[in-house]
Amino acid sequence: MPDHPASSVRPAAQSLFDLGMPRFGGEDSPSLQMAQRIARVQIETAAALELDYAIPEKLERQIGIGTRVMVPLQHQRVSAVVIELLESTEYNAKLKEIASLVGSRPMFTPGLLKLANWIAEYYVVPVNRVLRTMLPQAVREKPETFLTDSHLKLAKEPPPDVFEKLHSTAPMQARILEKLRSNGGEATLSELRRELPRATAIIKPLLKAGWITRSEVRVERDPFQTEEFLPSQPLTFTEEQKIAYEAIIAALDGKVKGEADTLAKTPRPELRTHPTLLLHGVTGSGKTEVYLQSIAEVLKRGQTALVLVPEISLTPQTIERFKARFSAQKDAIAVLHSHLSDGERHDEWFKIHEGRAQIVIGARSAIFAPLDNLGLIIVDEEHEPSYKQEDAPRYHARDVAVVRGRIERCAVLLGSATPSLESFQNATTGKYELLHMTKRTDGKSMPLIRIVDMRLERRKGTEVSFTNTGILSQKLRNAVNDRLEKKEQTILFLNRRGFNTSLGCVSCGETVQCQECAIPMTLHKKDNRLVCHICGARRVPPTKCPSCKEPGLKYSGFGTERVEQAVREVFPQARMARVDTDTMQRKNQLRDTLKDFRAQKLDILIGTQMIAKGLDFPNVTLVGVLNADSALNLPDFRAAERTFQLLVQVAGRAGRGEVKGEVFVQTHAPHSPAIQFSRHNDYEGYAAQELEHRLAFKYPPFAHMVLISARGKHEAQAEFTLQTLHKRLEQDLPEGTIMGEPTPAALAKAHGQHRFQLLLRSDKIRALCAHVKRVVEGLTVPSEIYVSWDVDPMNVG
DNA sequence: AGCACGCCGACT
DNA sequence: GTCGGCGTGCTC
Repeated sequence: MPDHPASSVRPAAQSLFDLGMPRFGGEDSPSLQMAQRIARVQIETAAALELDYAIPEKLERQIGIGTRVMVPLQHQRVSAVVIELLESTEYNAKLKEIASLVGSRPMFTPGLLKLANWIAEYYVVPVNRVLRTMLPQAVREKPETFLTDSHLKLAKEPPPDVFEKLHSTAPMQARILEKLRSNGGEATLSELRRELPRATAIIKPLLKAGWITRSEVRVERDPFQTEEFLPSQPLTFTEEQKIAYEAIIAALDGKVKGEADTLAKTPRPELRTHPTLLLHGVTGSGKTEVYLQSIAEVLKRGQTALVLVPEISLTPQTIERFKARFSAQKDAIAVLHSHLSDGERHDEWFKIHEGRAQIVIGARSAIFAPLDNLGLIIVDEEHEPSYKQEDAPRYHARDVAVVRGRIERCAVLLGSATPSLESFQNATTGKYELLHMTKRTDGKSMPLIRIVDMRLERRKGTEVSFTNTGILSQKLRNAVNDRLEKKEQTILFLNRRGFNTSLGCVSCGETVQCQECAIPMTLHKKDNRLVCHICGARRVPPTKCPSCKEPGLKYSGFGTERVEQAVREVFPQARMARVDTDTMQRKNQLRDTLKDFRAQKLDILIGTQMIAKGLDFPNVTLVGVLNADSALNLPDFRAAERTFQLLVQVAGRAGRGEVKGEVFVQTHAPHSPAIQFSRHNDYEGYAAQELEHRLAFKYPPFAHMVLISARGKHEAQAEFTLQTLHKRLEQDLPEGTIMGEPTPAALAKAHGQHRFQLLLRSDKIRALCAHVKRVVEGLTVPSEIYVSWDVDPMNVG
């Protein structure tokens, strides 16, 4: 999707410039300075500054491109990254010297520096901001601070008489010696301290007497320390898997298998060296096995592999599959995601940096893993919106992956059951190579999908539990009942927490909104509070309308909490659990609940997004989607695409075992394309009709977007700021750009700030971004107003 | 005139 | 990010 990396970047240092130039303040002659090696650095602190520094002789050998250094800057000392080594500089005064190194080796590879420049230009952010993002905080701030332990060794066997004497005079010392002896002559200090808390003091005389020796060893903080991974063997491929695998292997060599003809037509011949592949594989078609065997081949060639997975999928099960396959090699896999502690992340990062890890699995930011010699980058579930970072630099990890692949000259594999239309379009036009896996590996057919028209259901208003009808249709109730009788399991999915989703006034029609945010508050019945799902504000439900002071407030809309009550009323005998952020507060609670469900200690699982992705329960034969429209009604041009993806994903949860699955989709819009195409699991059909819309309205993938936002406490000031920006953008607007008007954002107020936005579209994104950059750089914004811009935004609502 | 404050630009 | 220079405008 993104264009090419910036055909980079800064003007080359002019080598002849300072020949014979007088320097002021310089005792050093020009020729002496010429002989000195000079480093051009990028200052890491807020200012995006490139400056030249002299390399002191004692650091000469250790400084290269990508090294982090401390440099004097005015009266401060700040961190910087070496981006270039020079013989001479155009700077006219005496250069200051680099003060010291940060870390013992370059922390940025040349490829990562190129990538940083590309991101800075494409997403319109200062490059130092990007460099900051590329390193985990603990690596940036405290590099190479490892935990250590003392390794103790028996130096020589104490003769029996010495031993006897110790026993009577210093029994604790004797115990330590015995412990060491029984332990093969060695132990770590922390092991000893588990038995003898005062071991640190007790070993001192033993060291002094020379009975034992001590050496400091690094202790890695391993997030999987306690886990055991049983080695797994490669599975036999189906025909489809084999074809996909062979195409990937060809791509490792920079070749294209199969659809070579379409690729030959690409206007970008450099793509041929290492293609980007899009693997469209239905749920259960065995994408992971293809990944695993492709990675095995990459390792065999002495190269490394990088796997991106959405944060939510980075479950122990996912990681276990990789760890199990490559368990033969210690440290082969490094894992990077947000649930690690700072220390664990630091140590995993250094495992990569020191070249011990050949495979990295991680969420979005793992795309910056400092792997050398990359052979393959995999982006699983490439359509997932969580690959987009929502604060600066607002990069899309999938797009960054494609660019990194180009920079590192390695193959990139994007995988999904429901590819983003951007990637699909790139595949159909031949920019990417398209691979298909249409069948499940278990040979099972896709679950039956039944659409329930809730408009009819509401009209019927069946006698049984009338109030629950709008939540659980008669058809779905019958299906659940059937599963309870057969001892099979059910998942009920609903993308909303809470009991009722709004409280409205019968007289004036207003809903009770959060004071700080422009959204209705949700009732959480457990503690009888209205809760704002944006800012978390809580209040006691009012009895009179806050707007017109009339009584007669009425709740409407339902969330998971309400569904749980409905299910308990209708199926009092069923064992059930609700999974959402409200019920899963305790650590490991999610894991334990899913474990119980898998062990069939529960019949029904009610939940939000948390249960929609990647989980595999063989005994689940029924999935109910209670409100398929909730995502469909969002004011975003991708609303339908999201709904389609969600329905296909959720449907994939049903019938993974022996019995064929069944899915009920409750909707008020049964004829909408997203629902109809998902019913037949018809991705191509859906994509074709959606692409037609996108083309007609010039939306992605037929144009790029830039979304500019202004927010602030004062509504008029925020709006005015954006209007000013709008006027400035109008001047010299690049040709072919479509610019909208400043409008209130879909979420018009959040956290007490009013929000306005302005949408720009163009098929020439580079020109548009350059224009945006020029305008925002020349703009002074009131300090209470925050202006931001988002290239290729994912949320345009 | 003297001083406080805020903005702008430089930093090697 | 931080500092210093400079212009503005307020106060004495």
